[in-house]
Amino acid sequence: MSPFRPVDEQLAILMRGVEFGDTTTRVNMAAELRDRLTESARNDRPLRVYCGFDPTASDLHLGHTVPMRKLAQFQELGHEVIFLIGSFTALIGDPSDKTSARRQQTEDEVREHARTFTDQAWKLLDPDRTLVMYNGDWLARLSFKDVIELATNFTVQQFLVRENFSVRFEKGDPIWLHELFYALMQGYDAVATKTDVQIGGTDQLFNLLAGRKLMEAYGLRPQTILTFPILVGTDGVLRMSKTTGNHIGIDEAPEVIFGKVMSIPDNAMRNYADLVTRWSPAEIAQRFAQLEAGALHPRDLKMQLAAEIVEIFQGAEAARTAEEHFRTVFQQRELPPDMPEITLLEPISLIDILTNTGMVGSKSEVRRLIQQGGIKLDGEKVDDFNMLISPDTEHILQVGRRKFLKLRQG
RNA sequence: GGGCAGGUACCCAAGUGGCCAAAGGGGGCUGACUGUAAAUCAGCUGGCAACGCCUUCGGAGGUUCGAAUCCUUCCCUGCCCA
Repeated sequence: MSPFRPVDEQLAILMRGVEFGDTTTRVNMAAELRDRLTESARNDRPLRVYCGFDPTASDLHLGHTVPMRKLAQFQELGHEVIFLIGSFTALIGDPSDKTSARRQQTEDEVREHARTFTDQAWKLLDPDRTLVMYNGDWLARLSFKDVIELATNFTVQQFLVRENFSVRFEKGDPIWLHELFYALMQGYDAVATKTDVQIGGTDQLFNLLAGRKLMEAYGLRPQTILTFPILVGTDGVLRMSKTTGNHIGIDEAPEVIFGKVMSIPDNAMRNYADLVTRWSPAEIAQRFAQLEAGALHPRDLKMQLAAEIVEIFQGAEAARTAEEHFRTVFQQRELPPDMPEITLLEPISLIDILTNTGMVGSKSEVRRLIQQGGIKLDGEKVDDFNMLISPDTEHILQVGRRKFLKLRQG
């Protein structure tokens, strides 16, 4: 008796959310996956599935969680999951999602990032059933001769037709030779891990296909690939990434995650609902139908989204307090239940408090904020740039709408 | 290696001797409004002991009363040629 659930059931779960540029690829990949699942069940052998993550930033964000949750599904179905840290690929940087070259990282940075990556990964993956690998383990050992052999499988034209490269080519922007190696490296990962299935965003299609090609060249059965839509960042347009500054980290404070989700444009809600919630396709369809019909307020749907996302990563209690915080501070414009505080021992100027605590970047900026009515002391707009604050009683200082500081008497 | 075009603030991009802390756009911030930190509209967006002063236009020198703008040299990018 196979330990696996029926193939059709697995296939339905695993293919959910998969998106390719064309339907033929989808049909082919679904057929391949079915074959592999069938063999897996017959031979009682779990599939080997992997997804690579380049530790280019120190924290995992919602964008990373899209393929990770697919990995988790494979895991729940009894398959073997590899969480691949791109310790070596991160040194170069993936040009796939970039319209310009990426800054290269130092090995130290990469090592540090890799550590926090794995720590955070266990919010979604079962650590006991996950293999963590580092592609530096095999990529760093390749000789120049090996690299050349890998390169003989590709032509320059194949790279130049890729949109991100062709755009740069047209514009006369530099395309560095080493950037072209990225696809070879990721492709070689598939060879080294002898993987059955590789997961990635739709922007990874080229790299994933490179893996198939190289596996064939090395006499291996080419991996089946599954690609998923890209999650946009808080700006609602660009792919989520820490570099762009539009990311929502899964380890950020619940109120921060909640607030960031509330700040996405209305038209990005569907993207988030599809990719990061646990809602079923039917549920999602229903909610958006209600939205369309005017029965559900966009703000309320967004709040449901925000609560759901906080809950996934930090639990129901955190979701509840985050929502409470949002209602109080942003909807009712009242003070948050808790805020950072400092103790005053002697009279000190407002400017010094704001700049010393880092709430405002410079004194000029404080001046501007005051001119624009953006600073309040105990609810009153401040208009005196040279105001002194005495530690006579407790004060509440507010910068803009979202930054608060409690000043206690010493 | 040779010729040509370039390197401007967080990003893109104007400016080619004083009116330049440097147009315009993006982003960011603040305010108004609202349906939320959406959308829309308006203002702000180098620093400071602040009607003035200091730092900034790839780096270093130089010319000039005065340079992002001119000269020298170095570094970097693209195109064409070899």
